[in-house]
Amino acid sequence: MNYWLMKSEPSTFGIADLAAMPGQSEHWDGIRNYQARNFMRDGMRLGDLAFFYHSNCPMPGIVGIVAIVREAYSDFTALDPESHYYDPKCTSDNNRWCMVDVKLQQIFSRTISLTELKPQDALADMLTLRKGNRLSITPVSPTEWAHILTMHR
DNA sequence: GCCAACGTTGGC
DNA sequence: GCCAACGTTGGC
Repeated sequence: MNYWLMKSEPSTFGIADLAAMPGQSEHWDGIRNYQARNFMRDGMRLGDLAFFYHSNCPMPGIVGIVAIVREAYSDFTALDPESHYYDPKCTSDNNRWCMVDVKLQQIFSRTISLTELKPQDALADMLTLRKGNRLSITPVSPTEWAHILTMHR
């Protein structure tokens, strides 16, 4: 069982949007970074849990938890010329991008903000908190996961 | 809106 | 294989 952190811009797709989906489940499309893709494709397994992180917004931070309910498969938005995530180098036979399906588990009663996360000694090694890190999917250690869970109560 | 940090592209 | 130019991310 692995833990992750997945970023999304609430103006594009926030946790409230996920809550509004049928079954509170949706595919996580648009990953166009190889490192993030590799984490998703090679690391994410059914039943893994991930923090839902709101980025590029007034209060960036962790807003809830999702579960991985389908492992990596072809990200069809890469093949759709109408899509914002269209990648002309991809074909249905050779699509380098993939996505997973996530399902909402919990919405926190408040945002655990980035400013709150940063000074935590227990999170000093957390990938997302490193300066300049822009990866939209990163692993979270069990220790970090447990520590963050204590923070929202 | 600014800009630092980083990834990708493409000429050579 | 190098690296300059460019594009994107995301905090502030």
